[in-house]
Amino acid sequence: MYTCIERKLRQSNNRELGLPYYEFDFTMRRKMQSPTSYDVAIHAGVSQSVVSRAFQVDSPIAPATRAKVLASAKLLSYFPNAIARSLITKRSGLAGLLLTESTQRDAPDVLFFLTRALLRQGFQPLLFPSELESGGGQALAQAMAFGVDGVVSCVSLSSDDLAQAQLRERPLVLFNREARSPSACVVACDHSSAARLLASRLFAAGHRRFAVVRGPQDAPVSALRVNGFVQRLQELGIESVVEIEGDYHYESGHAAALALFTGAPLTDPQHQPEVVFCVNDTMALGMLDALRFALMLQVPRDVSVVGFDDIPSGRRPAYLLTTVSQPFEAMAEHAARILRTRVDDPAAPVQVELLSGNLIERSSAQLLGVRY
Amino acid sequence: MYTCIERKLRQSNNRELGLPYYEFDFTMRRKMQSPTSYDVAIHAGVSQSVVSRAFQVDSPIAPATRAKVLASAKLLSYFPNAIARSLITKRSGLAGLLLTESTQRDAPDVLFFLTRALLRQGFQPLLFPSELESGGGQALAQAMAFGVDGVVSCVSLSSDDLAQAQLRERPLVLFNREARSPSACVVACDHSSAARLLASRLFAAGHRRFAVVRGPQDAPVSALRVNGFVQRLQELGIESVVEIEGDYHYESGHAAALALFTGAPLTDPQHQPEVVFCVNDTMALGMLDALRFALMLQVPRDVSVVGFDDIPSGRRPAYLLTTVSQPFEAMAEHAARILRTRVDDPAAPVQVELLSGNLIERSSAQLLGVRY
DNA sequence: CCCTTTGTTGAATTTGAATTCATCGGATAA
DNA sequence: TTATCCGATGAATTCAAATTCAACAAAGGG
Repeated sequence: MYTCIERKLRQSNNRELGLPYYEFDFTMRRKMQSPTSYDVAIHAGVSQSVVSRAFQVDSPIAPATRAKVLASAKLLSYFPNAIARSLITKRSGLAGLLLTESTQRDAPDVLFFLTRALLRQGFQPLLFPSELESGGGQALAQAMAFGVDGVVSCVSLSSDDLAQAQLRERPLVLFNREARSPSACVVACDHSSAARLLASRLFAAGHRRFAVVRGPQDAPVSALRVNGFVQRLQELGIESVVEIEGDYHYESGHAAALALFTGAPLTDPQHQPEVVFCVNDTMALGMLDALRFALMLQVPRDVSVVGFDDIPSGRRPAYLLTTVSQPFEAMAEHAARILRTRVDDPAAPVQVELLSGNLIERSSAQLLGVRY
Repeated sequence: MYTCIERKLRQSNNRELGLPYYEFDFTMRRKMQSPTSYDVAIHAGVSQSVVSRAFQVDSPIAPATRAKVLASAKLLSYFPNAIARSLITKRSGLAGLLLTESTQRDAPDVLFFLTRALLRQGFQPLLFPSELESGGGQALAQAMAFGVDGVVSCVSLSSDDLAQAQLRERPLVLFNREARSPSACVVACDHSSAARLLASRLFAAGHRRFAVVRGPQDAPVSALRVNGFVQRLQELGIESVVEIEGDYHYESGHAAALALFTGAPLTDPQHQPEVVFCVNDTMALGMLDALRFALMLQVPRDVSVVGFDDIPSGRRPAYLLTTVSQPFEAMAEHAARILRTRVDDPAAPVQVELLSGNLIERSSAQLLGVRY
């Protein structure tokens, strides 16, 4: 019988010569294939186990041996195969990142900060974009098949999805989405509180007639923002707030402006809203442009406009939009840290973190008592 | 001796009971572990090979057997382990995507379209963001260690990086970067031609005094755009073009405006540039805001401004920037398609594709003979 | 000088799925 | 009826690295 190393060498050679593995042959191994730990072992004159140990911390290996192995490895430009490693260690170093089209397009910062944060926690981010908000279930199952160590999801997941995916010890952190399972951690912006604060400050600044441009009826984030805003106003004694449905895009903000300020109420300025709260900045910009360029109104003299998200364009002199910024960077860091904690210790407690948004006053609306 | 299946089962059980693998025991396998093909095999009463075959197309298996296996698999919610699979098939289904911070922040569309295109070609995108343009070498090596089938890089890679990474048959497609190796494919926007066209059209519209706000001296993309622009103007008889260095950010566009239009030349309108070409839109917006709000100039009456990239904010009524759009979507589709082709057939020819940019005339500058 | 302890080393085994190859069964042909 | 062929099946092997465990060496204690 051959030794372990001999056997391996024999196999390697024959594979390349197109011979069956059992045909004995010791021809020099070709350089085309990536070197394996066996190749390094032969070169360094040690066993494969030693090569494996040389690449790990805290493994029983003599410093001199390690140096010798590492030198051989460098010479052969060998690097441990992450796939083979994760097969046996059950750790891939991969983190699944579930995204929707809208996250990617409307809030690219989320992806930027999340990938950076995951990387810092030692995860390589594997992307699972789904075209729709609903396609998260399949993406989650896919991520599991790829052997990710955990998942951060910017996509809503139904309890069905979670059950299907067979998470089995692999932690899930939801980013700005509702938890539909007691085992899922959540990191989110406290949309509702931020919207309440916005309402309070606008009220304090003297405004009394409010309108809201919201997202589609079933969108949870839009609902949180709108409800927070409207409930606070009701507490302050404002009974009715005009609501218009938008689709988060610039054009629908533009259209909402025309809907609000054209027609019957226009004749009676007493019925025009003094403030329009758009549930995202993109619509707020459409609103601003329509008010200024189509309806020839002055902002904030005739109407005030507030948004939510603090997108970069809103910061430019042409807009100077008063808005709420979501602390995406901090949220991303939290999400990655939670994931790391739970990957290392699956028994760690499930965490839910709500981070508060920051009111940003610029010149499209005045907020009482806020200065940044 | 035991059969293969028995042996496997015995191992599974003992692993969970904390016994050494060789202690024979047939206790029911616990539900905590992910099911393997052996579990399905036992459930379906077939061998592991059959389970494997049931999950592949074009494998010799009786339709009835496949149905039986698939039913068992569904029942146990088994899904083939992608890691184990790729260990033996040498195909991971992963595509490495190398990115810089600036790609992610300034052109999020690139990432969006690339991930979508890769996904459509059957690759799961694995992200390797590097903080700096120079960190690509390590990222490439990392990607290789993760066993990606190929790489799309939005980061410049030196020939050293390529040599280090030991690509060995794994194709590389450069996105908007120069090829420093004959084996790398390239998909890029034809910056130079687009800039030449821009120069021609501005000249034809009657402009004669030009200024350029470029990027850092060693930035290749900036150089392509500036050189194309300036060379074309020289061909048309314009000898001198003022150049100012920027850093691609909004603020540096703003600063460039002040530098160009304040001081000596201001007293003599004959020396003020009639057109400013900013090598990216972000600086062009800074330029526009400075001209309008700080210098109180009218655009395009007093000065024309053109940019490059066609970022969304430039499209808004507040800016209406005349610019060049890079066909990122098409570029991404090409890149992914080339990658797929070369992964399937490593002998496929190396491709270099230059896609032309589109001139977009809006109101910040007039271009003769262009209407969109 | 022998026995124990400690620290290294290597052969064998493991991970989960794909693949190879031999075999078995049923069907067709002679 | 027997020989042949074909598709379907399973046992064993493979992928590359980690891990287990036995063996061994050197060092220390009695």
